[in-house]
Amino acid sequence: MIICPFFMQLDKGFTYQLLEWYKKNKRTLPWQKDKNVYKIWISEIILQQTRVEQGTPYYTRFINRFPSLNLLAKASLDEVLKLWEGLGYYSRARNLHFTAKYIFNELNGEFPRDYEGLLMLKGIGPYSAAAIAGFAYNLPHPVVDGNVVRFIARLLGIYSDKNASKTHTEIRKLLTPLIEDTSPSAFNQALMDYGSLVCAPKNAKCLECVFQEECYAFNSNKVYQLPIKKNAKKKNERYLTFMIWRRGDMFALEKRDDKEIWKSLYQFPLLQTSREQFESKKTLDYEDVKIEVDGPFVFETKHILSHQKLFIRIVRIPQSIEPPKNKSWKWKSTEEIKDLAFPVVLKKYIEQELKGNNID
DNA sequence: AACGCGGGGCG
DNA sequence: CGCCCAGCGTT
Repeated sequence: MIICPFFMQLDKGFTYQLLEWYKKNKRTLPWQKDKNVYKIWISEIILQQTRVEQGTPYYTRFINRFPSLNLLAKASLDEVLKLWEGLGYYSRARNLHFTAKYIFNELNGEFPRDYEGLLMLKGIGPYSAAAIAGFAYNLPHPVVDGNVVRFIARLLGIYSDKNASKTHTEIRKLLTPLIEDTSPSAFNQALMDYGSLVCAPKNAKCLECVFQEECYAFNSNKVYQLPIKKNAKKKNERYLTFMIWRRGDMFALEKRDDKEIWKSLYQFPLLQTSREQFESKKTLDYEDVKIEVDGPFVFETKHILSHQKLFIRIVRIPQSIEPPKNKSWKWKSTEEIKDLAFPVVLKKYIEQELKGNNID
């Protein structure tokens, strides 16, 4: 790790100023109200790569439906995913459900009591293990998330790739002596809040920053050059046509089960094509059926993921054409559909169409 | 170590 | 439009 001139020493002075700031600027979030390890776990998983504002309503609904590990362990995966619908990174929901069952069945319903034990659970990595150990048990493990990396990288002038695990390890080493000397939960919370509220990605509040005098980035006018990020890969473009087969109240649906986006969510039978085929708009060549498209498409949109650009089209299939035999779709009623989780782009379509009751 | 995985909100 | 967000599992 390359650390440029030390404007700042991470010492007791740093901890003192950070905690003084925190006393005055503390915000209380729903999962901080009690030291319940189950609730803290749920909140930490929901907040992985997710803004507090986006995650909070999901947390409230989730705890309302599953107030205890016991209840979550007994739920179906489909119900857990339905609660997760729209939040993204659905493997978090699958791992959450898996780990709830694991703790319930194999650990007598008791969470591991230390950092190493937490780290072994599926869905819990170095960040979450440190956060849970700190907030639930007051154990001294520094959290290193995106906010902390940005804050510390700017403060000290760290030029390592902000996403590299090595960078996270080094920052964790720098912070460990400090957290061992104070209240772990306050220290961790203060660290993240400072990175999130003051040392923000854009519009950093340098003028109110209590570390301004010692900050490497501020003093060398490099606040928005740090932290360093490796160039992102170009997004792949994909062309997806979803097909609506309807028989009365029933729709043909399939469950995504490959290692792919939206794994375990539901969708209408999907045809993926080249751009050329997508743009020709004539014949859909889908498994053992060929469909001549005449009229306009029901729905067309572009859907941007962090790593793919999806061109999406939804088309109604005439009654005279049967769904393909060699695919694992099933008929589902509108009642059943209400309890299933869909990718946001399909969820929006379904809500719009079922509300107007004008599917077909 | 590199890569894939969602969706929303911001400038 | 590009960037970032209370990261993690897999390869």
